[in-house]
Amino acid sequence: MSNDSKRFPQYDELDLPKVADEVLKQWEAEDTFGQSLELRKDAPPFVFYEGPPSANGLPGIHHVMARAIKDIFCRYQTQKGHRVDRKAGWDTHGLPIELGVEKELGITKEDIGKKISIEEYNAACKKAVMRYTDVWNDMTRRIGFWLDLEKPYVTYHTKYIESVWHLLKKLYDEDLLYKGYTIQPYSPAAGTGLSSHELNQPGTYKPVKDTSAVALFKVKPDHTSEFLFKDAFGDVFIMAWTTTPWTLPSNTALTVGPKLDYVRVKTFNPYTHEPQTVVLAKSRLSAYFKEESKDASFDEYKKDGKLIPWQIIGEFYGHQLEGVRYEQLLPYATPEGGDAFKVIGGDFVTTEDGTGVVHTAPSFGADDQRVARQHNIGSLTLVDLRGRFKPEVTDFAGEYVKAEYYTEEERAAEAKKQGRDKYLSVDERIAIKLKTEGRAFKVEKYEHNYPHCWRTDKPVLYYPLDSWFVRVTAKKDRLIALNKTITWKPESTGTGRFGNWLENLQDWNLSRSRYWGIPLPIWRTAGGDEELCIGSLKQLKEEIAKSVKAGVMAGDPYASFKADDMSDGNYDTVDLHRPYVDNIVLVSPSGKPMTRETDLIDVWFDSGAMPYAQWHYPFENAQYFPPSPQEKGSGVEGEKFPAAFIAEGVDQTRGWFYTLHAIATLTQDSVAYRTVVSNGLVLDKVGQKMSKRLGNAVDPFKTLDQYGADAVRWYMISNASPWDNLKFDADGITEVQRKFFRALFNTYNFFALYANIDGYVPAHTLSGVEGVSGVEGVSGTDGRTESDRWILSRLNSVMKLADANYADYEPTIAARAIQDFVVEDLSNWYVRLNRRRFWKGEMGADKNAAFQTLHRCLEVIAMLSAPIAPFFTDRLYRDLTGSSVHLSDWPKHDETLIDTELEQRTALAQKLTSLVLSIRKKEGHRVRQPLQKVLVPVTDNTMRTRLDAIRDLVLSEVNVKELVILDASESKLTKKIKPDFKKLGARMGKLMKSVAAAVQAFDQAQIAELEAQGSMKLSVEGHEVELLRDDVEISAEAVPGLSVASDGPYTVAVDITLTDELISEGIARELVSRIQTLRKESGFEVTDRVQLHIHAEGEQQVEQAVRRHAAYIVAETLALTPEDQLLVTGTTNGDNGLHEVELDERTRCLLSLVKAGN
RNA sequence: AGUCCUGUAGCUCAGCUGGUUAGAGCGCUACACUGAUAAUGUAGAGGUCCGCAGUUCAAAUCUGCGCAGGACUACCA
Repeated sequence: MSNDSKRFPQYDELDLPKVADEVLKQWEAEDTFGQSLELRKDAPPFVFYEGPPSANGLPGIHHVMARAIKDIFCRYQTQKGHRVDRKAGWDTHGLPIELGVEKELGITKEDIGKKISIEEYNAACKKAVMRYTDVWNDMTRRIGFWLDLEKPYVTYHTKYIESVWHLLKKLYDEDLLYKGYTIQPYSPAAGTGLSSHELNQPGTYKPVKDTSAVALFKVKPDHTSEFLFKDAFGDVFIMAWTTTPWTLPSNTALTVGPKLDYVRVKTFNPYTHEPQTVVLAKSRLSAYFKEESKDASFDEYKKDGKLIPWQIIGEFYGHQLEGVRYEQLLPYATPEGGDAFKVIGGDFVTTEDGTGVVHTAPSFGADDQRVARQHNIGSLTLVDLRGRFKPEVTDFAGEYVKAEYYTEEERAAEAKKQGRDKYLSVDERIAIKLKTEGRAFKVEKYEHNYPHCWRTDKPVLYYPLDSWFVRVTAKKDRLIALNKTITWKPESTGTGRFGNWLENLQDWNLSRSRYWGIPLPIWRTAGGDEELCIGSLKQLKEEIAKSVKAGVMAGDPYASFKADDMSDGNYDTVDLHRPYVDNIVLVSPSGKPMTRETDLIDVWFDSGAMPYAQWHYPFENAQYFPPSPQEKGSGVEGEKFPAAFIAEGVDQTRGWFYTLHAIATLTQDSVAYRTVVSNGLVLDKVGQKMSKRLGNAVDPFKTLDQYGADAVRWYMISNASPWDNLKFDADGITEVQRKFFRALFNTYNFFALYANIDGYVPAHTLSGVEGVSGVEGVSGTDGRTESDRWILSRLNSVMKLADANYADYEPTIAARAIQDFVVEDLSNWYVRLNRRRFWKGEMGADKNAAFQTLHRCLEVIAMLSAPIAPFFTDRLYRDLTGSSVHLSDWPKHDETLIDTELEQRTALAQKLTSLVLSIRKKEGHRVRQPLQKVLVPVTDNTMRTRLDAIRDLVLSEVNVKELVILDASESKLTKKIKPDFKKLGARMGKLMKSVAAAVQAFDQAQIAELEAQGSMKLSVEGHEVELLRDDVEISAEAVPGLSVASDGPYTVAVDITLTDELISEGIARELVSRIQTLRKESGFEVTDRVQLHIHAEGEQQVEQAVRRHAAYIVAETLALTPEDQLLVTGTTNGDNGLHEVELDERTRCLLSLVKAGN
């Protein structure tokens, strides 16, 4: 409830969700966001990029976190005087959208083009992808994230795609885009390649039992392999293990670890019992040979496969095997494109399992392909796209390589064909074949995890598929060098996870065989010898025109599009998605038709291209970018490039963070962002990842409804650094609400209450007054007390610290400093100590200084907290100053107002106060009972000076009459001595332990001597060492005869003797307290005057107290009763409003209290 | 499997370049306070600083090896 008649609105209760709601409406009504941009329109830009979310899914609580972090720094930079444009964006392409649409329409990929046309399918995608934009926009608004939602960039817009095409062509022209093939996970049953995303679906990896075989590859004797044949026993074989025997016909190489140790072993074949010599890694011996039959007699071998004798007859390094040739194991076909059947070296070879020799089939393994390419080894692909052996593999032609690809019935039919009861897989039959031919060493079932297609539930094959690649490896050095100029928060993500990723860079596989995405703008002739990459719509139209002219195409499907017309209307006439582009056939210079490569590009390229594509660069807005190539990367900034700051989840490290970096490096030779904050995950309260499945996901809207955006944001930011995982616990939000916001709210309400009563008018200007804003004529430091100067000093310290930490992307440190200041310094200390100044007496210099000081503190706190808690602080700031905090200039701290000495001595006052209060507690004297004397022993002059300064403060706070400083030399004191380990340790080194013991054993006389002389010689372990006064801390320990408390170096003693006079005063205070409570309970206003009478009921002490302190009681309680009429003895003479109150356990009296009619 | 992060009181977190009583808030218990009061103060209980080893006069802090949780990348003969 606000009261409009008052200058400063007062509120009954703190309702953060309501405040947020009202402020949001106000922002929308006033377009505060727009104003904040307008205000800074000529200011230097602070460039921020919004990572596009996919509106295909609903936002979760982690998005609140992510968006809050982005908002904080954008707001901070705006307050600091920058123009911060914030364009929203939507990631609209990609597999999750396709899958969602398929689920919705009840179709599968196979149905596309059959049951449903590609046009219809794409239209459905376009619709589906923006389904939740309203929900997203609503959340974005409600958490207070200021973002231009009106003109977002959308990755499916024609302009966006055109910019992407431009980038692709740029890469193409610089030979950074090429066609090759990679081994990719492929589902023969579904007939499609699988993304790693699909492979990482839960339940994809399943334990399966496969037939594994150790095959024997027969070494060919030549000069390279000569050393293997020395004293050979039978033929010489290299042992290699495989869990996929069906790949053995496609074997073209064997890979060994160049640095590993290998041995040659003389033994018998366990199946044919023929003599043989085998080669394997030394550390794998135990897996295949029994220790007990080592060096057993070869003559006595029983040919039963048990206890086969064996003997090591040679040892050598892997690199010695490189180049050794062997006979093809299963000679069904001849490899193409390179050498084959040779031993090569590869770093990836381990000796954890297998034989230390890797059977290498370049068509069916990513490692295999890579190592084969390095050594120019050809490949064999003897399996077709449906997962069946090709005809060349005569024994198994047409058979599925995995038994799982057959249905039950088919398997039974196959078994019949094989003439067996049970179907034997090709793996099993290849193993049998190897056994009979003497080419197997060990065949067994092996259980391991193998990926399955999430859709068909059948095992995946790794299969060579055509792909387009970005040759990022060509720019690896620049990628690494530029990364070193980026500020990563936290740093370890940049150097570690991201840095290592760059060090092990692979070319970027851009191809996706899908429907809903940006088409690759490359057209090729059937033979692939002529090729064209399109970089703009204009160029495309020109090529179409040529094609039409050559009679290849009938007409221009984009005829309505006018090149060079940049209007949205013009661009809306064109759709560059499939299938439209697929229908375009261009003509090559030699006159052959060229069709588009059917691939789409990786959606990561879409989002990585956003710095340019969001502005339709370079077709429009080229002025936003660094002006010339010479200036690129030379520190010259464009208006919109690169970003000063981006932030997303740490899971984007190899996603968006990488694609931005890669594209900027390759096309601009520049970083895309100067600072990146990678925020952690939001987990549930027990540290589990949130998921719908576990039902522990937190609904962001409910959370915002319940607590308000400010509390949620403050909780998230103050609780843990953005990059640490956050264990989200709603109790934590309640705590933030109670502590920080309520303290701030109460402090403001307190200020408003008295400021309104006294008609306080802040002399406020919008131009950002430094220091204290004051009333006309009462300027500057007039009337400022020690505690005013103290809180202003603390305030300026916090301003300095908060500014430095916001600037350094450390919002958590800033938030905690602000919160501590508000809760501890401002609310619990300053306001509590200075309450009287606000409500006692008329407006004067002292009172004005108090108002000024508190007003300034509140106003600055609103500004400092505004980036994190934008709603509540805006309300607070408007209440204080009449304008929006988001249009304010960041307050600059004033170094001259920071007085560390003052801060330290106030800390001392707080410490001493706490000690005295603890003595009161121990002795059972409540604070209202005045005590006579407190004694504080002092050991140095600094402390003495400080004590003098804070004397009054401490005395009034603990309600004691006098403070006595005890000199160190006073004999009553016993002292304690403690070595300063840091100082002494450095000098004493190994002697430290003994020196410390010696010092701690000092008696009072020795301590006194050290204090008097300033130094002392000690003899320790036969060494003479010098001990200086500064090497130790001396503190007073106890004052005999008084009640004492101490903490660290501080000690206080309190004289607890109660005199008659002290007791009287205590009672007077109790009375005042009771009367004040009564005033309040009676519903009187703070300023109401009263008629007061006290019936002591014969209590002598009470009567005496009232007589002695009548003036005090009258003044404190705003009573109009003449002092001598205050005490009413004996009877109750018909007074109305009589209240009995208890002063302590034994004493009670009656009070009558009536509002005075004035 | 690799890379990175985290591990301090029942809970959430501080503890800077190593320095001797390891802190705060919440929660719990007791007492007090009461013109800010769904606030506040004081006191108490509560710790193998994840474990082991090392460096050092001195390790929560530095090094190594593990363990647990998490993220990402890869998936293997």
